[in-house]
Amino acid sequence: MLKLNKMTDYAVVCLGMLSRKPGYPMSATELSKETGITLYTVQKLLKVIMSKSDLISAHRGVLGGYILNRNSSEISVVEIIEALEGPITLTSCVDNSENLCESSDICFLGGKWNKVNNIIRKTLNDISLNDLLNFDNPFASSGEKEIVVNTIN
Amino acid sequence: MLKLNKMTDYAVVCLGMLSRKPGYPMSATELSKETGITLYTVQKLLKVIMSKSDLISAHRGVLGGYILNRNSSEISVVEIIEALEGPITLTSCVDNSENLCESSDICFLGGKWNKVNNIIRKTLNDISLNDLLNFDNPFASSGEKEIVVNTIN
DNA sequence: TTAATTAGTACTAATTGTGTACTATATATG
DNA sequence: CATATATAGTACACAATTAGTACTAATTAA
Repeated sequence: MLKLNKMTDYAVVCLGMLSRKPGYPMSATELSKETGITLYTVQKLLKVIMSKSDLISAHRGVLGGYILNRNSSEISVVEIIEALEGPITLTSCVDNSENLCESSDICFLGGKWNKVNNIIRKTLNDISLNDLLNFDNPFASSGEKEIVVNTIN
Repeated sequence: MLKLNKMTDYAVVCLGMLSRKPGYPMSATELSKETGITLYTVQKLLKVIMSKSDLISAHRGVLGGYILNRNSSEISVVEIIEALEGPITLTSCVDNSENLCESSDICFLGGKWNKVNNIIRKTLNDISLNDLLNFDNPFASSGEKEIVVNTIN
């Protein structure tokens, strides 16, 4: 199914919450209370984000927590998705896929999913966390935000 | 994971094969031999496509088989995907999703995944089966094929 | 020293995906 | 009309992935 993990969805919510207090750490406990996501889940996803990306910084101990490293408008949705789910590979016939297409000798598609994959990735890359937080707010970004649509050829 | 089912991949291969003989039925057995996909799998996916879309017609009995109802350039990748996987819903917070977002009362995203979902769907909708079959062939479609890129706002 | 906090790891249950199998029904052809 | 060839419908077992929970270790501000 063309579907994101719940974890990814939760991550966007948590990172969005972090973006409200730039520079100030929020603990997993705080994030859990603010978002309604269970503490275990928040802890887990923040640990994953820490180990798979440079989106956040962690500070241990009392008054510790996590800080968003960049402005939400500088963070692409793809970065969040790939931190939690690994590289986007629509099918196993895609370049960065680990399991190579086992029937490449007979299949006449010849890696054409690759192009589709790139288009999807590019499309998502053009969407920032900030976009996601402010989609309906016309005053959010400076003027009309336009996502460049990517061509097949 | 943002990934298509193998079935969907197989379906594209089979439908692509059917598009080579417009108007002439190909049986599941033939398709299996031509594509290398196991017979059981071919049978299954064609049955699913039959019941979930109007992409193909079936003819029973000797000399029977399946026929592609439309030209490959008139078939969108989305139709194939949704025939095999159901509607595209990136997260459970998306309109056509069956399981409503259970934390909509606390989540501040307020259905913003919807927009992303629409953009992805639109992008895929602009790609035809024919595009997928001929991505690298400049003589395939009439002139340069351009996919209109979809804006966020 | 203590309480708060992240890091690392591990496990179970639920969900989804994949492949296979069987029986019923339809049909062209000799 | 008998037969071989096809699709239709359904069901199931196994594998892979996801989701949720839990525990222990290491770090740090006060």
